[in-house]
Amino acid sequence: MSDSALTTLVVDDDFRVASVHEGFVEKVPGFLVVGKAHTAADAIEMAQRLQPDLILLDIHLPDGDGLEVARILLDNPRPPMVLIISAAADIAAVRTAVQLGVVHYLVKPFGFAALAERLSAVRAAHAKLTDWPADAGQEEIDGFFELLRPMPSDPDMPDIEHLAPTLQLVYKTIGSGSAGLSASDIAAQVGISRATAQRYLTQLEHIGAVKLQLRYGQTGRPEHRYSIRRN
Amino acid sequence: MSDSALTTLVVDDDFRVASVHEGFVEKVPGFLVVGKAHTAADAIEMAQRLQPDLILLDIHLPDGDGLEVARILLDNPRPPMVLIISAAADIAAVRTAVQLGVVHYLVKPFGFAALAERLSAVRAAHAKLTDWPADAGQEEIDGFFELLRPMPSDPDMPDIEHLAPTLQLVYKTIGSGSAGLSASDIAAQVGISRATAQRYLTQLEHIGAVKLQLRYGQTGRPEHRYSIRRN
DNA sequence: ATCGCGTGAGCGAAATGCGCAGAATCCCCT
DNA sequence: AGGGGATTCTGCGCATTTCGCTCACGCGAT
Repeated sequence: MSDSALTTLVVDDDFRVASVHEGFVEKVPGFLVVGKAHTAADAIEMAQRLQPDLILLDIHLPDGDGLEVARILLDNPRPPMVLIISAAADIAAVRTAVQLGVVHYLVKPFGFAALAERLSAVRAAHAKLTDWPADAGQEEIDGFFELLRPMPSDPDMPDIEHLAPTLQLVYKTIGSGSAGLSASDIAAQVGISRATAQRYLTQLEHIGAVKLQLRYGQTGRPEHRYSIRRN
Repeated sequence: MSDSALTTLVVDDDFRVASVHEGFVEKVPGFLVVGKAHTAADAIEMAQRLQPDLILLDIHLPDGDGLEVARILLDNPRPPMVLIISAAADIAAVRTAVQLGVVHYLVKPFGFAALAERLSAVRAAHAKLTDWPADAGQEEIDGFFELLRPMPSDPDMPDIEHLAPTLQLVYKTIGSGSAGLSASDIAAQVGISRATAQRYLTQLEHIGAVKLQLRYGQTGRPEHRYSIRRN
């Protein structure tokens, strides 16, 4: 296994975040940060000049899409390894990232431990490639593949895809509103009766998908306000 | 490269969807459907008994999670290849699927062409493993990796040419109407019973060809309205 | 003759809205 | 401090409408 550290370029539009990530990477044995970029243009220029082994690449850059930067950098005879960092955990970005051949995909927020784990896996994968045996077989393939697979995250939201259509609709309507919504609010937006909305809101609250808050301060029974439960 | 067909097990909770997928697979050269399962328990039992090369596996099964089935089946000295079929394109499921080592991940709706493309890639990957060169290098790795990374499905209208005649007729009738149509509407226009129309509409909705909206505002069970799904 | 498949009829269940009783709060008066 | 009235909202029973499923039938293939 190579003794030299893996040179790393950190790319993030936010200076502070880039510094935090630099600090993280520096703490992992076997890695050396050789530069930081804050725009797509700088990222491409510095990657070509510094030829780092690994690039931590934020998707959202002020002058372009991080995935487009990845595409450009990975279209190369000897491309760097790219580890995507993103707040936007949408399927399209993940698909594109995987299709592009990124080694890992980290969704914010993450801590030092999460990054360290993946950097270790990246280092192991890099080492495996460097010392590939001549009689490689299925085990080597599997071992390599395993190192590069993204890690599963905790399922935040309940899986409501296969629940009743009206329940899905009510849930999505709550999600589209920032403030807590009442049964009457939901009913008006969805186009169903207040009683039906109430029925489903109670159900969602019982399964823990939404949280309930009461509106006090007026005469009459307090209004139930519902909002998406975020963990 | 082996001349024998890749034996395939189709797993889907919906009998009709399973039949549709069986029809698709049978039309791709080099594949042979050896069984269909509709529950997690059946899938595991049939996979162990039939030892198929490939399993088309729906995530949502009545008695368990398809990904858990994949986990069980892939934890095996000589596992089958697993191709996930899912309506729930959430990142957690994708991550888990990739981590488990599935060969492809198809998100509904997809048509025959999309499945055929991936089955061809699966066959190519299988062939590449069978004839792995002794002096394999980065190119071989990349080539293999590319074949097995989940690809985004084409957002095309599902290919219904290979479906049952009445199903095609129902689908085309929906397409000819701009507004959502109910089962009764479809039945009247096609000249079939409401129950039959309902049967095929449910099937089309399950395979992702049409989308369902409910008509609210009146007492009684809301009317299901179907329209062509356009992306 | 038998079997399998597609279809229609009919029935029980699901899902909605209506309307009302009662719950829950606030405020005022004693 | 406590009771009662007013107000507002929730929860639920019931009627209505539609869906989903089972069973029977017809037809074509064997």
